[in-house]
Amino acid sequence: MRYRKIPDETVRRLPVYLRGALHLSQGGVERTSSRKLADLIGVEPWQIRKDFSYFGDFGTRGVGYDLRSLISRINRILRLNVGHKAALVGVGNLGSALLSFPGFRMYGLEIAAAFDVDKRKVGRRKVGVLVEDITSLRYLNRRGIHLGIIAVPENASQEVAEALVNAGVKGILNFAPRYIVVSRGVKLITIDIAMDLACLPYYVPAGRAVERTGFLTRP
Amino acid sequence: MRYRKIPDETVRRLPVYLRGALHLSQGGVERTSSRKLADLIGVEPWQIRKDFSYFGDFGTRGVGYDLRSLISRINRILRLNVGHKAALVGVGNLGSALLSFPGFRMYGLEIAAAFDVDKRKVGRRKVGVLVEDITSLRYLNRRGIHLGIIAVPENASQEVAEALVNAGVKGILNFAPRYIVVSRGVKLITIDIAMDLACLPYYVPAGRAVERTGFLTRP
DNA sequence: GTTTGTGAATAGTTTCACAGCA
DNA sequence: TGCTGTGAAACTATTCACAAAC
Repeated sequence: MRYRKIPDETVRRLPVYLRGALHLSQGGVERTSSRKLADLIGVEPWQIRKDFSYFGDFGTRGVGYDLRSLISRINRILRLNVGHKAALVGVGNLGSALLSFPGFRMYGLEIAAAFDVDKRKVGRRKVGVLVEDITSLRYLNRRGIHLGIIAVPENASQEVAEALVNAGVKGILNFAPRYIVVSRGVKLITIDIAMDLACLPYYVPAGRAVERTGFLTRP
Repeated sequence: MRYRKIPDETVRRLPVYLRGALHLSQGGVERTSSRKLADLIGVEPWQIRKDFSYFGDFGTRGVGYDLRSLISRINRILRLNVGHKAALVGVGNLGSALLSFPGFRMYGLEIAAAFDVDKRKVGRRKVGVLVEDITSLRYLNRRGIHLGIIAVPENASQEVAEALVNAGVKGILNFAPRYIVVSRGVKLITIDIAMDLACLPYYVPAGRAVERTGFLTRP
């Protein structure tokens, strides 16, 4: 089933598969099956097989998946086989947390530049990265930077997005809780932390009723 | 179209509609239409009307939506009409950023307790919240806390999730990049920051070739 | 005229069941 | 036998088009 439109949901799951595969591989395992990988990451085996099938044959029937080739394959699909540099805009609380966030490295991602409007921050280093003045946010692609991360207050986010696009950025991860318009050809993904937390009460049984099986130790 | 299963995607969008409505309302506007709200938040008008239709009649034909009643309606659906307190576990870089994150308040959400294993942090205040020892994470529901936020390293995340559930938490927002098992009746939402960033290069045209609309043909 | 609310049509995603290969 | 790869079926979500209400 090659050469069909790849579902977005499939693309979203690939990094999860990759992390699972890396985890197994670092534990010394050389081969896995859709069942084992699925149990590890919390999906169903046929989901994994179906997702892989959009890109061709990944494994060997009766045997499973060779982890080295699986990892290399997913890395290539996601274009993570070459490292990527990102520019962070906004070195406040969230931005600083992102600078020291350990999770990017496994995907070959690195925050290689940081920008802020606050003159007191500019010129200093944060987690080894020099904080530059936001007005010098230009020509990022000449510096090999194609990704941007927006961690500024929402009222500045559209402006920052435009500056990033003008500087040559082609993909943006946005943490500002606001609708942002970018030109076609630029991919924007928004993470809205408060929105996700705001969904939780909907799913939570009301009041003090209904406790259920599980880890609960009743007082 | 009342009384049908509400799509998860609809629930996910409600906080976005709520934010848009609050934004307009705070700007002094009293009434809006699906078109205006849609333009503000970046969706299509029929999406909004369809989503609302799962919960009954929200507006007046030919007129639009009264913002006060719209806000109150969505707040009630999401159970945000009463405030919710959350317990934060892990007061590292990310946890500290969440403590000073301004976006929760508009949804009536508040981080009311914070826990960490690090003895040097315990007893101190961060953004007005006392950091408690993680071993005292108990009986949160007696303190009126029903939500938990996990901001600890991934290897501790499952353990922390179980502690939160044992303490009576019914909804968890998890930032640890790992599959976590919780008992039925507990809602878990995971935000995987690195995973989202890792998706971006896939959508970014490769190398220095081909700008413009062209999403490349698959290799 | 305007704008909502919604069945019906379309599109997208997940799940199944099993053929095909080691 | 064991496990993958994949059409087909089932399910879920989005988009359309228009009647109904103001």
